[in-house]
Parts: sequence; structure tokens; C-alpha cells
Amino acid sequence: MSMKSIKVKCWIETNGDKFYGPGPHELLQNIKAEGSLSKAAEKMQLSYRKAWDIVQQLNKHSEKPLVILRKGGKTGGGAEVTMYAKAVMEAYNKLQKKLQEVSEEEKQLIEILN
Amino acid sequence: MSMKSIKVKCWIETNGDKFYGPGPHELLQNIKAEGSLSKAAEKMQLSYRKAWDIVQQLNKHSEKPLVILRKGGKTGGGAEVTMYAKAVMEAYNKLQKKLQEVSEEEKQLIEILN
DNA sequence: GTCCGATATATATTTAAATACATAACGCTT
DNA sequence: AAGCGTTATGTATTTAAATATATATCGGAC
Repeated sequence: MSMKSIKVKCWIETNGDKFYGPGPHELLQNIKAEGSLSKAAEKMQLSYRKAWDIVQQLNKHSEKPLVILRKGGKTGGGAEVTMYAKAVMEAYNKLQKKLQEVSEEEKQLIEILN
Repeated sequence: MSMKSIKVKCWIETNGDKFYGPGPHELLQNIKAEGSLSKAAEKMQLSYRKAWDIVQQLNKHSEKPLVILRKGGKTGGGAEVTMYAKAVMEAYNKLQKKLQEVSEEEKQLIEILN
């Protein structure tokens, strides 16, 4: 037997460039949980440099900022996601979940392959 | 204004490895149209080598072959997709189309972003 | 049996992405 | 003013994917 399964991925583009997808989404989740960009990156085995770049792109192409980065202070600094980001994350979760459900209802392709 | 749009991609995995997705799908379409693997690859700006590898993986992980390659003969050789492949292609098209529709109905994410 | 146009396959090169590394800057604490 | 933990940023290195190149093979046509 072959054990085939359907996967779905969705993302947002702006002017044909990727803006928000699984990678940024996971990063935001980790920032929310850790309160630190470096820890968030480490958690998903991503270089800090790359994680920082992602945050720049997100904020640059968004009407309102998604992530606030602070340096210095008693904790050395930190990162947090905005309320706005939380709304985006939730809507994205909802869409991804729905798409996965739809793909699993549509059994035709899997049946043919097995 | 930001001109944001939702994109969706689906694919089939077997044992956690990608089996059938947008790339192979486009290649099969081109093989069907051209009757030649080299022409099919050229059409989508893909190296022949890579296209050939994709065909091997497709046939290797499928119950029935998806592509038949022939060498020699009056035309020098050629490639064709099987009836089975045509069924897979159609089912995949249908699923991809449906997912795109669902994603566009779910306006919530786009509304938030704009 | 030579030529033609396609597939078959190994190896080398190129390319793009990601990582690694190094160093600076910040602001609070002591 | 020195130390801390974090963000900030340029540059070098590594890695993986894809391509390029070269050559062999097949089988019908002439």
C-alpha cells in the first residue's frame, strides 16, 4: 500500500510577492509564545538573521505593524506581536483549517491513487 | 493600497515525501500536449534532466505508470501520459479549483489585511 | 550501416537560499 | 562605567537545487 495523503498550503501575496504564509505564521506564533525574536527563531530552527528579515518584510508590506521589536532595557530587549497580528493569525488559521477539511472531503483523487 | 490576494496549493504525499503537485502536474500537461519529454520540459523552462527525474519518481511511487517513455523509432522516441495519468490530472485540477474557490469565498483574511 | 531525433545517465558547474560569524547598538541594572 | 541579554546588520561560508555539458543508447528510415 502507498499511504497517500492530500496536503494544502495557503498564503497571501502582494504584488506577486509572498507576504504571509506558513513560515511567517509559525514565526509569529513563536514570538507570541517566547516574547523574543531570537528564541522564536531557535524554536523553529531558523537563523536569527532570517527571522529578522521576515519580520522586516512583514512590517514593510503591512498597513499596520505585525511585530514590535525592542532593544535594551532590563530584559535586554524583546519582541511581541500586535493585536493586529493576532487577528491575522487567527484568520489565517481558520482558512488553513477549512482548506484542509475541504481537501479531505474531496476523496476522489486519493481513491484514484490507491 | 496593497493588492493582497490569497493563493492555494495542494499536493499528494506518500510516506511524507512529495509525490504529485503543481510541478509534476504541469509537466504531465505539457507531455500530453507535446508528445515529447524534452519539448515538455523546454516549454516550462525546466531542464530535461530534472523533467526526467520527475517522471521516474512519478512512476516509481505510483501503482500504475503515469508516463510512458519510448526511445528510437521513426520519430526518435517520445513520451505520453497514460489513461490513468489523465484521470489523476483531472481529479487534481478539480481539487485545486475547488480549493481556490473556497479560499476566495473566505474573505475575512483579505478584509483584515486591507 | 549510417543518420536522425528522441530518451538515458553521469559528472561538473552555476545559482539561490540559508546559515554562520563577527561586531555594533541599545537601555536598564548594579 | 561595566555587565547583561537582546536586537541590528554586514559579510563570508555552506548547502541544496537546478542547470549545463557531454556522451551513450535506441530503433526506424534511407
